[in-house]
This record gives sequence, C-alpha cells and structure tokens, in this order.
Amino acid sequence: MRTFNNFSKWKLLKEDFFARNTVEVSKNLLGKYMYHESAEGITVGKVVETEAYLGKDDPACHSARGRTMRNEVMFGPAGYAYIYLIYGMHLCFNVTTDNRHTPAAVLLRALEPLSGLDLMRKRRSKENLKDLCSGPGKLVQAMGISLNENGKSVTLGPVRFFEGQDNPEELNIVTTTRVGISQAVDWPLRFYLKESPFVSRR
DNA sequence: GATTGGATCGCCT
DNA sequence: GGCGATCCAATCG
Repeated sequence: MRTFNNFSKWKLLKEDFFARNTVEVSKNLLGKYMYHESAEGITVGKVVETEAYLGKDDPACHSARGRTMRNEVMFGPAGYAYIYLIYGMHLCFNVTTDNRHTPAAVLLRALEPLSGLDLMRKRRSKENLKDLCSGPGKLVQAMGISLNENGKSVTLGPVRFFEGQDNPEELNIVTTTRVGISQAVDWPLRFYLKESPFVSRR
C-alpha cells in the first residue's frame, strides 16, 4: 500500500469533474480518494460505494419537493458539499453535480480506509477496518465531517477528492437499487466496486 | 400547532 | 431480522 504523506503530488478533482451527468460522476467517483483535514488530523479513504440523486425529476431526491433551507446547496453549482442530518442522529455527505439548473448530487456511501486509521478508530470507537466507513453515517463520523462544512467547495476543502491509483477502465462496477428510500425504489442508481469488502451491503 | 417519517446505526434476539 | 434512538422539514389541519 502506498504512503499518504505526499498529498501535494496528488491530482485534485476540479469543478469540471463534478459538473457532469450525475450517474457518470457517481460511477467515476469509485476508486477515487476522499480526503478530509481537521484539527485532529488527516483522514483518507478510497470511494467504494455511491448513489446518484438526479434532481427535480427524481422522487427520492430532496430537491424534488422544491428548494428549502436544507437542500439549498444542490441548487447551486457542482462540486459543493451537501450535508444533512438524517434520523435525528446521523449525517450524510453528498457532493453536488451537473449544471446550475439541475439540483442533483452524489451520496458517498462507503470508503476503504487508507490513512488516518487510528483517528478513524478513535472517532468510531471501533477497531475493525470494515466497521469504520461502511455506510453513509459511518464514513462521515470516521472522517470527522461536521454540519458546518455544508456548502463548502470540495476543491478547497476541508473535504477534497483526488485521482486514485486504479485504472477506471479496469474497475468492476456493480449497479443496484438505492438503499433506504421509499420513492423510485427500482431505479438503478447505486454503484459499488464488486470486489470491495468495505461496501455497506450487497 | 401537531404529526409524521426519513438517503442510519448499533444492539438485541 | 427487529427495534429504539432522536431531530428536523414537510405535511396536514
């Protein structure tokens, strides 16, 4: 496994990566590195599971019921963090996609922990790597992301995304239906890396 | 103003 | 596999 102390040489994903079709972004994020820096330290994980939320015409997307204080970020440009509280106790992290007129986003559902492992273990009170980032609420907790990062650019941080080492052509991507929703339950908009033991479920 | 249910998780059986 | 925790926005009245 590579070392993760040479961040300056990594290739940052810029606005143009996110300002594309949401399904494309959702699939292309697999294998990329999600990076977070905080006062406690830096954590990094490889993206292994995502879901696409397509905008106004997707009944499961928060923006389908109009613009509110909560979903406001999705109505802006691509490449911004959309973070919200779910079930009164967990946060979900999304990155906005597509163009300014399409309030869509990709939900980050699972990571393979790569760096800052002890910090993740401390934040999660779990030892096993598979228990650190195998779910949307878990990865937010392991990465130390808080609600006050809602609306921040993922090209500036604290969350950023970088090119990974995997060749996108060689990734084995499984497509399934999304988890935990009650509308559009049969839309094939969840994506994960087939061989990864770090996904939230199969 | 009150009720309802949700893009979840961890503990229990 | 089931369920309780716990808050907010949307919905209904």
